[in-house]
Amino acid sequence: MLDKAFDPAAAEPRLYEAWETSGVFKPSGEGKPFTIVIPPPNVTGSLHMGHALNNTLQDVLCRFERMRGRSVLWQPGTDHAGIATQMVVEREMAKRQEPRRTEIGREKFLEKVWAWKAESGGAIISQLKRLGASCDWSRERFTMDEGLSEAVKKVFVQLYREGLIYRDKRLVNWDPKLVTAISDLEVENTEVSGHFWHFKYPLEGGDTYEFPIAYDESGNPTEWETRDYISIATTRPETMLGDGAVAVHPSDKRYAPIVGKKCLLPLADRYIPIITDDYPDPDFGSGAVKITGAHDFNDYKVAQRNNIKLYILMDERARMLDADYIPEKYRGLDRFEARKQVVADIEERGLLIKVEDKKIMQPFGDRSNVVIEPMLTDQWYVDAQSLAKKAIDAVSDGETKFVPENWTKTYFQWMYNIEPWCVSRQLWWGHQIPAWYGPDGHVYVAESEEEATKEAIRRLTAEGYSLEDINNMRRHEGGEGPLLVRDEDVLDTWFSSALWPFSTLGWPGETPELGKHYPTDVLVTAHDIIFFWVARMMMMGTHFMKKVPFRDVYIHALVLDEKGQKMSKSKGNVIDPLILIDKYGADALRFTLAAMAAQGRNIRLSEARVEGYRNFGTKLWNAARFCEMNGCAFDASFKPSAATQTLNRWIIHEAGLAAAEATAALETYRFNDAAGAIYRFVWNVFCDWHLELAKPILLGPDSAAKAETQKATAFVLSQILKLLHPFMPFVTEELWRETASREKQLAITAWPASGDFPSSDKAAAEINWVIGLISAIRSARAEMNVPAGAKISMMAVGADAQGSLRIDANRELISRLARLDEIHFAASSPKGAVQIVHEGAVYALPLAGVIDIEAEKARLRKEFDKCAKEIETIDKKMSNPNFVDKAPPEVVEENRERRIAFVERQEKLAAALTQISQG
RNA sequence: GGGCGCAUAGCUCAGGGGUAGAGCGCCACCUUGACACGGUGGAGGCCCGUGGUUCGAAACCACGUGCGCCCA
Repeated sequence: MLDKAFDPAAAEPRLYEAWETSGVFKPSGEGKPFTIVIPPPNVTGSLHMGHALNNTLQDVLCRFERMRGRSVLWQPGTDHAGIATQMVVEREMAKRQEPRRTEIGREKFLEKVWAWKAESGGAIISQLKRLGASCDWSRERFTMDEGLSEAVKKVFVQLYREGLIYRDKRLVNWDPKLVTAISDLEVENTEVSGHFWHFKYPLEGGDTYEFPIAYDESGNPTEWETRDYISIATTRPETMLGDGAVAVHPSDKRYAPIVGKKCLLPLADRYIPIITDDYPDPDFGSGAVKITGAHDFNDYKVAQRNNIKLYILMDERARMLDADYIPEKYRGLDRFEARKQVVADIEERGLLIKVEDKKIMQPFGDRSNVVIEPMLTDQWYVDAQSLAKKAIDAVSDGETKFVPENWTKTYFQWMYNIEPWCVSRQLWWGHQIPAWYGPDGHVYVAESEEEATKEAIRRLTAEGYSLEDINNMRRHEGGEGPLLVRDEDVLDTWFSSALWPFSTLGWPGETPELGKHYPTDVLVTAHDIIFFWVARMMMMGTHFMKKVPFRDVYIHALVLDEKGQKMSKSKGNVIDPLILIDKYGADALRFTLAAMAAQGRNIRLSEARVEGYRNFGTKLWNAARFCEMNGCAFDASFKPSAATQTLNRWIIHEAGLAAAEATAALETYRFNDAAGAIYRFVWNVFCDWHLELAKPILLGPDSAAKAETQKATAFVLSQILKLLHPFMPFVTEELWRETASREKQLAITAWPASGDFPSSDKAAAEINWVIGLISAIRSARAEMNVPAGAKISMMAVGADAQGSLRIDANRELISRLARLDEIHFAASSPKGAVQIVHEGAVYALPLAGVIDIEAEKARLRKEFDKCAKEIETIDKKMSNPNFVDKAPPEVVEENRERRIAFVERQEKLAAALTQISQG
């Protein structure tokens, strides 16, 4: 006997282990492969709500396809998260007061990172298991694995040889706290309150010009003042020390007289040219922009276009450099200290015009939370623009499709405007760049030092050096040393995760998995990560595999809090999925996420919703318990097509509709529709009606009917468990094994097929009629305040042949559910009876003396009016000749039929009204 | 400034050219032999505004208003 409720905390670990140890998560069988690679979570990560949604949806798809007989591979793993991991380990070292990373050296530090990974890395993996994720854990990969590292090396070398990777000095986003370059995507632009300082840059040689200060209505200047300076405005005064020019817009007449002249860069005491460029906005600030090419992305472009000199101002920690073009007093100052000093000095020289308070957008490192400094450094770049071509074509040709389709635009927009991808990072944890430098600084890119050395020897020999010369070039470290030194930097984590869809399947080896599972079927991810995952995987996949990495990209919503705000630790509005799992079970959380995962909208998660779906699980559990108590035992030999009982034919018919709806929805990633279809069927059809209607039969004297109903009910319950399994794997698997002795686990049992559910329109019509009648009686009883427990009698008045047959056939069912003690036929309603009009017949509840005649009149009147209103609406439509003419015939016909039904009902109600009024 | 999206029940959200839906909440009744994490019945909506398309618009289009998000 089942317990009173499912106990997720006790059952989930047991069930999960059973799945895993029996290998059901491994691809098996001859079915068509179905493959998803997990978007690898950070090895430092822990499960947040976004992961919970993302992986629930993937798991729903995998479990669904697995049950449909596909050979499913859900490839799991984690990425090494260069910056994050290095930070975590360094923080731990600091907490334990151990020597710093730089003190123990690279090798020792990496040992510590690996040790950390072995001990506490990948917590998220066990959390995914708690969610029920059916990944093939035997294939778990890590981006720093040997195989994946091989893939990284091969890709880097090949791209280099193809000219698609190069070293370049460009502006990058520099994180002065972490002391590394970071990508655009790791920068968060945030609005903060700052200042806008207006400075005077005096013109060379005391030159003056007339600057307009007042205008008439048509915009012509009316007043001028004589100026011996140009006014510039900046939010970052310290960068003025590196100005290379002042730019104005070519159309800006105010500055035309001084274009081409020079102005004094105060403090630095240099003269810089006044140039024209399209970048300055004449309406913004003074219209004149200082150009600091080495510390601002826009200025950099202006400097490039106009050949303006770049002055690097800061070191790797954003302290002012010790450089001859920087006045001594600023050298060594932190950039913010330097700012104060610059402003003070400008003010002292009388060159400060004004200071405005202003909201400014400032770039912050998403890990370090410090202001990012654009810095001119040597880095390795991937020619993303070239790689993007095939990735763009693949989407425009439909080889890869976005679902919902509108994300295609976002993808294109990003891809068309893609910038060179900076892939080097000044970290230790990651794939060290396979590049070596020769004694002359020449770079050799190869998969190993040995190979690079050979290449160096080849090249140097060709240049005329003898082997002895070359040997002497060795870098002497106590007499002996290597010829080449390796690049210190590592690759961006995304460089390795971009290869994930094929590196995890064994590439560059030619494995059977690659042939079978690449391209993968779908990538499931959130839109905020299109650029991270999709774009990069698409570029690498199309380039190296010559095929797209995935056929579909399903973009799901972001999970927000109840108020629609992004969950973040700093806001403190994070809902921890693990806490919800503890409280309500994994099934409830999964079902909630799936039910809310409508395409194209964010999910505002509320706990009440999770609670509601936990209740749904309990409802199902109790339905199964009822089945158990009433001998509804699963019988494999039961043939649904052989069912003769109307009730059974009906529920099988309805189950078929639900199964078809759920299947169609899942095939098109409409998770919420699928969840909704199953929910409604289980609760509102199976539990509310089938089980209630089955009670009279199960407790009745007809043993044949009873036996068939037991089997049919058990059959439908089994089908429900299957349909619900992708959403609620735990409770369904538990019920599966509790309710019968089964050949296989539910997880690998065949998904319901359309042929499993013979349809029966006749049975459906009859039972739906019964349901309608019962509902009408209940409604009338409640409105007339008939005590819920009281049994009353009913007369079917003027029932036609079909009505009589249906009454006779379902006497027991109706009596029980509508709480009637008898049903008989009559030619007319008795006096003072409540009269119910249902599908063309009248059913009278003789309650003379008990009911409030006026209330009953009002009830009938209300219904009558409702009919009248409907009829009026239809008449309005039908009297429009255009409607009859132009609307599709079936719509016209439908309206005609509806009108007839309403009129008939209205007539019956009118008669009932007359009747009760006479009483 | 460019792009994307959203306005439907008290709340959170589905839906979608013809008949307004769910969950939660609310009201009334019910300790009925699966389930109070339950049952039965019910209240509650000019589907943001204005135009347009159409026989017909809450739905499609345009504009407006308000609110999000992304990119500069």
